[in-house]
Amino acid sequence: MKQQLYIKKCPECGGINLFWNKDKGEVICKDCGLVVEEKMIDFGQEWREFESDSGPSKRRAGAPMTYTQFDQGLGTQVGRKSDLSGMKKKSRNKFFRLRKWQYRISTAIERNLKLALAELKRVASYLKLPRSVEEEAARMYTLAVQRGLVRGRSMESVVAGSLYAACRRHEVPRTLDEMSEASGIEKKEIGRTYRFVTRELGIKILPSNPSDYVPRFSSSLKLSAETQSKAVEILEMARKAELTSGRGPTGIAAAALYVSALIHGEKRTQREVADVAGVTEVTIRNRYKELLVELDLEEDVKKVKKRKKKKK
DNA sequence: AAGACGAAAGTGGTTGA
DNA sequence: TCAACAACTTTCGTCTT
Repeated sequence: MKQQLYIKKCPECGGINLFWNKDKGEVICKDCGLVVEEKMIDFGQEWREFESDSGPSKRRAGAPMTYTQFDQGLGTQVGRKSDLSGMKKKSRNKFFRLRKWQYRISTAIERNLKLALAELKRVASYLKLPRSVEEEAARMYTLAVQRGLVRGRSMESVVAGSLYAACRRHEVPRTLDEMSEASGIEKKEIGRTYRFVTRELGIKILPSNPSDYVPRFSSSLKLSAETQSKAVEILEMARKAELTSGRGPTGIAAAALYVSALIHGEKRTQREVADVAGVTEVTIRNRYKELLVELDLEEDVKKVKKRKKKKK
């Protein structure tokens, strides 16, 4: 893929130091930490140039293949009547049977896919997910339909489950709560179908990394870039101290962000942090306490407190 | 008065017999 | 299938700023 150029300025601080994180599909302002754009935009050409010596004509080699179209943009049909001329009666019958067969299959599966992919797009854009994730989710859903995994489950829940899985795979995790809000499916149900679909399709998903949540939380709390990267550092240390395993990743991410904000004098209340992370204050407190004890951050926090007193 | 802290009881999900 | 279990939540009283 081509290197992207961003000519935009950061709407927050006017800086031009924008950084495109390709994997996460986020554009982050390095000056103020604002997530400028969460949707991945590809300005590159989606066609290839085959005859470069024959001038600048940019010919498209067919539509780009995509899973977000119900037939992947490559529809075929068993031929039309006009193809029949000159056929014998027998093969003619076969021909009609084929058509009928294809028609039945396609109406069942394709109608479902059309509907489902529309829903998928809706939810994906609501959550501002990068295009690549949408693609991945669509691919999963298509596979799920083909293997009849949707039977007995609502189409919407499988869509939500696929999206959730795709997010995790691309390291842009959304919480089950967010997914639930966007899709209108119960959290429980999404979790269930998510597990079911990934198991049946043999998709492996690593436990999500807390630091993947940091940029998003940080952005909605309007924290500086330093605070954000400090939070990631803290998380890294926490991981080494084996404080992260078995815990909810959002809770840890929230706590790290809380401490980091405290140290950088950008204090947010536990309530505020808890809200954007979708956990309670209590959880933040517990994680926060652990972080302080295990990582010798107490000194840092105390320093900040002292500084405050001096100012007074 | 608001925020931080901690204890205690309750909830939903996982695990292992 | 059930009970034990860990993580997290809810609730509430107390302390701190």
